Amino acid sequence: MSNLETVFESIIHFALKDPRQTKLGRSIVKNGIYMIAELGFEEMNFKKLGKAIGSPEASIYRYFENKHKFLLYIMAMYWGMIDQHCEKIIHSNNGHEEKIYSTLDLLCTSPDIPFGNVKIPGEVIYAVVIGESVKTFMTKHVDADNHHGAFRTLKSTTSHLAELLSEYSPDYPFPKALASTIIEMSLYQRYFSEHLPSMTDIGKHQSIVDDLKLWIIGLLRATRITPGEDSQILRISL
Amino acid sequence: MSNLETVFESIIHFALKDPRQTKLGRSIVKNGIYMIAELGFEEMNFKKLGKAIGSPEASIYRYFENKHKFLLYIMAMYWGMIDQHCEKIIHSNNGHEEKIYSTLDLLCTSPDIPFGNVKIPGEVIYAVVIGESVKTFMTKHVDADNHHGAFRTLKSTTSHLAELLSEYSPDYPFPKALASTIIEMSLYQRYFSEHLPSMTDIGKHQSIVDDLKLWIIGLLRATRITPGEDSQILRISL
DNA sequence: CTGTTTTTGATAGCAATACTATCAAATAAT
DNA sequence: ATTATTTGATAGTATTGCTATCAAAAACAG
Repeated sequence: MSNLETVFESIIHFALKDPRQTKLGRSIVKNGIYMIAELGFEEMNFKKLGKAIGSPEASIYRYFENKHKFLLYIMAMYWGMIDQHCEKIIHSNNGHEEKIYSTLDLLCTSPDIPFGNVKIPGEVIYAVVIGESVKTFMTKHVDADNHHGAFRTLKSTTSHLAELLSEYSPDYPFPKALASTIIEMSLYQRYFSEHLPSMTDIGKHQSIVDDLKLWIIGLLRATRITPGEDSQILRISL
Repeated sequence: MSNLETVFESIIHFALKDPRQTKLGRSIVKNGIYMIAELGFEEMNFKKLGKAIGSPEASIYRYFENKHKFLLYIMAMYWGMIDQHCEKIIHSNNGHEEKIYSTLDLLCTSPDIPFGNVKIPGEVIYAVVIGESVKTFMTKHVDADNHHGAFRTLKSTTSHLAELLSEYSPDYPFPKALASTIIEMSLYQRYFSEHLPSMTDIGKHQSIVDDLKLWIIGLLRATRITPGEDSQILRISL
């Protein structure tokens, strides 16, 4: 059983029936992602999606209980893919610094996602992740969704990055916080550079991706606490 | 004219008529904030709010065009207050390091907000900010809202912090990105510590606020680029 | 304190959204 | 060829987000 299958198995229960197995299912997922990328999650709905793929709304409800579960499915799939790449990097023979840099590369440029016999382009799914990822967990039912495993792949990716950061700086007390910050902020800074440019400098020195990586690598310095500075920081802050 | 008035004047156009001037208006804003804190933005609506304050839905629509503008109003008010405190800190006679620390304090613990003759407790508005702030700008109409000044106070706060960071480390190339990261992530890490605890270490060593401040102060190290390390980073990343 | 303007309450209604139900036609599995 | 499963077509319901109307209440002005 390939790793790819493992990813899809772990997300299958967010759907009512496996969309990868049928033409309609694949069409729903692929076109749904395109539609969210184009209209945004709020303005997308199953009626419009049905019209776009030439099927009635009701047929889509046979695959996904509701819009929110559809988003959970897509995001869990995305982070599952990223997490799988992450594991490949971790189990490689490179040094841990190089592993970190490869992971940052992965977080700044999305791979394509193979979905049954169709392919979802990295740029399209990445656009959806940038704009909608936060909407999966900033809800009143986050705890219930979490309990059902909705964020397992996102949390796993965070843990993997946190472990790499711990190897890099074993004494740093906030590896998970820095990992989640890097993951979330690599999305946010891109969003800011497009929509609220005064909130970032990313993309103003060189290309967005290059600036982003340089900025994140700078953040790694936060993990390097020298004894003298540390005591000064502690004195002032606490 | 006090600074407080300036804040409210700058947000008044997100309402149809000034809610501070009437009993009903104040009741809408105060109870609306409480209701969002309790139910979340998605589950709150003007019908429920009307019931809670004993007024018909239609009366609320006389103050706010819709739910989203109501949220914009609240958030612009919050960041306006924070920004005003920020300016006070900047114009104080302290050194720039102390100014930064005061600002971080401000970002980790919300002040109460005086609203006409009622007061909105810091913890209540802060709970709303943590869970809903991102929903003001992660929308398809972000550019239109931005154009109408919806994020002026948030952007101003970011700029103020970025300026302090620039004073602290004049050569650091990403002061705005770090400022927006500190602002957004001080909210996120709190959210994570409550709902997705495996994504953070904040609150696991000491109190949430102490951990948060210590963690943010560690991030400031990202601004300190020594020539040797810098060249190594540049070589690897680009 | 009287007449006028503004604000509120009460109710009704409408278009869109998020689903659910039903049943026949098409497709796939045995 | 028969049976089971999937899809299409259509209809319908409850809720949401918002608008319209008009009389009662409150605020205000002379």
